[in-house]
Amino acid sequence: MKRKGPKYEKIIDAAVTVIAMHGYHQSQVSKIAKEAGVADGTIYLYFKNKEDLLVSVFNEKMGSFIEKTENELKGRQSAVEKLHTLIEMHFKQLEADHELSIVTQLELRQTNRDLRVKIGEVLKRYLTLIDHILKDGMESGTFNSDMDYRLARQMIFGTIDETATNWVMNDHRYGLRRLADPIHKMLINGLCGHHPHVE
Amino acid sequence: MKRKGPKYEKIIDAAVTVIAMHGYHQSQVSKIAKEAGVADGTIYLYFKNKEDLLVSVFNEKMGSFIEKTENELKGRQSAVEKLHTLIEMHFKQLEADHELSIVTQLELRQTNRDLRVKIGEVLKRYLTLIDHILKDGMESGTFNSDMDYRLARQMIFGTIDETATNWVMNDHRYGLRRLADPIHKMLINGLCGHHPHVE
Amino acid sequence: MKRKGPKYEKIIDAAVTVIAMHGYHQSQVSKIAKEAGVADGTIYLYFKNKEDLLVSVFNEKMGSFIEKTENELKGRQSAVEKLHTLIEMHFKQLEADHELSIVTQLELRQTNRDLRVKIGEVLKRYLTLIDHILKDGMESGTFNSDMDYRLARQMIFGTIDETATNWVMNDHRYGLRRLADPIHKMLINGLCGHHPHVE
Amino acid sequence: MKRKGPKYEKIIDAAVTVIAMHGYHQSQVSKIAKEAGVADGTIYLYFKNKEDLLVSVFNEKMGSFIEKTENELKGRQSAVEKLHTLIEMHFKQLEADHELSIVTQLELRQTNRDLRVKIGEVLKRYLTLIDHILKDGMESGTFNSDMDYRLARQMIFGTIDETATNWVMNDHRYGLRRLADPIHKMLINGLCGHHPHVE
DNA sequence: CATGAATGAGACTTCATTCAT
DNA sequence: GATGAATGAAGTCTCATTCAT
Repeated sequence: MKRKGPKYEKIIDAAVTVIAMHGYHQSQVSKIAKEAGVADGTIYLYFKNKEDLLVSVFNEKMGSFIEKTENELKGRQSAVEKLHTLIEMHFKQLEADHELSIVTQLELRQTNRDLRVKIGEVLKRYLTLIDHILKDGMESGTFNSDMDYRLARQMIFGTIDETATNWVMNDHRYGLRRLADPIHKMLINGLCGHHPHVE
Repeated sequence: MKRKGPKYEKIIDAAVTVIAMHGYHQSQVSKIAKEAGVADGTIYLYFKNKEDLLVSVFNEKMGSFIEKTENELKGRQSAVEKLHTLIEMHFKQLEADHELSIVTQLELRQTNRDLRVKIGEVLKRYLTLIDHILKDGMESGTFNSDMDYRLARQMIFGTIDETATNWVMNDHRYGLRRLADPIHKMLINGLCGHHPHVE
Repeated sequence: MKRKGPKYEKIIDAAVTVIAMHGYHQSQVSKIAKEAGVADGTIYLYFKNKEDLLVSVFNEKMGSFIEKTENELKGRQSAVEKLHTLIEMHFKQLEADHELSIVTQLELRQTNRDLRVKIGEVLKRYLTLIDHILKDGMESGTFNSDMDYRLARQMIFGTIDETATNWVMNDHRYGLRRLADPIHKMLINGLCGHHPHVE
Repeated sequence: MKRKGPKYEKIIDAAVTVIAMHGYHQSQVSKIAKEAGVADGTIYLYFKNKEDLLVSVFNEKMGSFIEKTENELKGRQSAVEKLHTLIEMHFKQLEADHELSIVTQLELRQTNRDLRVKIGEVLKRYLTLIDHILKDGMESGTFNSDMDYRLARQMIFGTIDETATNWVMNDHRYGLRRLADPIHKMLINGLCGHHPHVE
């Protein structure tokens, strides 16, 4: 089972393209192989089976996604800034790859329990990133210290994810990145907003 | 195509039970028929096809869900109170029917694009409910009036939905309803919270 | 899983015909279904899977094979007569169904270990039949009483089976049944033969 | 197509080992190549294709098998003695190589018609050996001269083969060679046995 | 109204063989 | 001579839907 090489990447990218174009349930291995310019059997030199390919797609793409976000976060000082960076990176990266956004927001969710569990494990790394920002902000006194950080994480992720999904379902008709500011402001100030912290 | 009668209800309930127990992809028409105590063919006297049955499940259950929420909202005055009621009703109703919560939060999401669009249409009624609360609060000055109400709605729904999904994925191990208060507070005040509006 | 009905028999017989005609490895389910005049899926209403079908073929055919032999043996007194009847019934029944003889002597042997084990279990009933004849003959003093009955059984079955296989591999070119007499004589008297017992 | 050289032998032996260990249907060319310590493609420098390799395995092993038997037979005078030697050599050689016994008695039989025909051709040399012993014995008057030598050969080979197969299927749990005597006696004297010829 | 036996399209995966290096 | 990455054909089984009873 080779896990590197130019064909490995080609197949991963072909999977994203095919899933985005035809939908999860219409993404046969043969279609992906054709798109990648390899024979059907070649897929199985690089991946154990179809599920392994799909998990790898999520792993590779989400891995780089998280890494870039982590790097960008290093340059930020305050928790408020960090949260802003996280949201902006999230939206920016999705906006930079429409195909990928369709795959992660819509198509890869229609999978069976097993696959979703494996995807969930990859996601944990991202949620931990959010947790760190939250604990940081709560310890420094910027964020309300009597919050349950898990609920706060669910609010942040739920909001970002729902916003991204809506954007994809509206066929990317508007800019996603420019929603980072207002979303950030709402998360910080809440619905009743308008107080000095971020203005 | 009969849309009423005791068997209609039996089939809808059987579908919820089977999907909750075996998962979406293991919920064959024949299994649902068996659970409902009818013949396979009988399903097709009440539903056009399997997709129609699944949409109907969501319709019937979500319809009652929304209705009860609407009724409860009538008794509330302020937007802040209304939001609290909405969250509480949401959590309370999910908590009252674990099977249904599995179906709506996990299983019914693994569907193809078409079905999800139809489910989305049913959901619109619920989202409109949120929109009304928001516009209400923004007009009365309680909520920040320069928010984009659509983003606010995405924050509210995204947060509630993510919280509910986490609760289901953690096997209903803790109380969901008691999260209504802290969630409500966070949505109102944001992460930096702690200011006079709701205390 | 229905195990009776006219289609059940049709499928079993179609399997014999197809395997005899095209060989074990060229006997696809679709080919058998076509020969039986049913849809591919119908096979799976009557059999768990392809292996189950093949085992059932052997079971059904061998079951009737053994039963007929058992019935015929009842009318015989001496062990020598019984052995003659067993051989004659064996050859007679194979000769009566050339297709079946190809299937049991040649094609059904090219199966994997699992299937062969299951076939072996069915065969045991037949081998037990031989054992009874042997013990009978040994107790009555007709057969050499210091033989190992298991070796004797292997000689009898090995000889009959090898003779039948040769006959099939020679395209049924000669009569099989008329070999029962000389085979019987050889088994009784051995190669050095020519002594009073059976003449 | 090289048919000699150290790799040729290595591949033959690797095939025996792999087939004995994993079974015929799990003996892929790549597995045999790995066991032999050569590349997949190298197999095709020494053998035309997989079938050719399998036939060669049988050829090489059976060739030496027959040769040794022939040599041993030279020292025997009477047909009775010769038959005893043949049986003893057969059992002795199988007992000396358990792997080979699994391959020839069980695994190599699960092959398609074509391959079995080719294996049959190799076997003919062995069957001819038996025929010679039989004709010898019949001409000299030791064996019953009105037997059909072909049937006698089928009895001898069928008995030996069935005995060997049973021994392998019972996981070589008992000694095979020590069955040569009783088997020989039974073949000579038959089931009714006990007369002066071999005692 | 209700039944349930029958249909048949469609896809993942394996593995013998090749050929550029 | 030797390698091993790449090829691509081919078959079992599931399950939504129908329709004769």
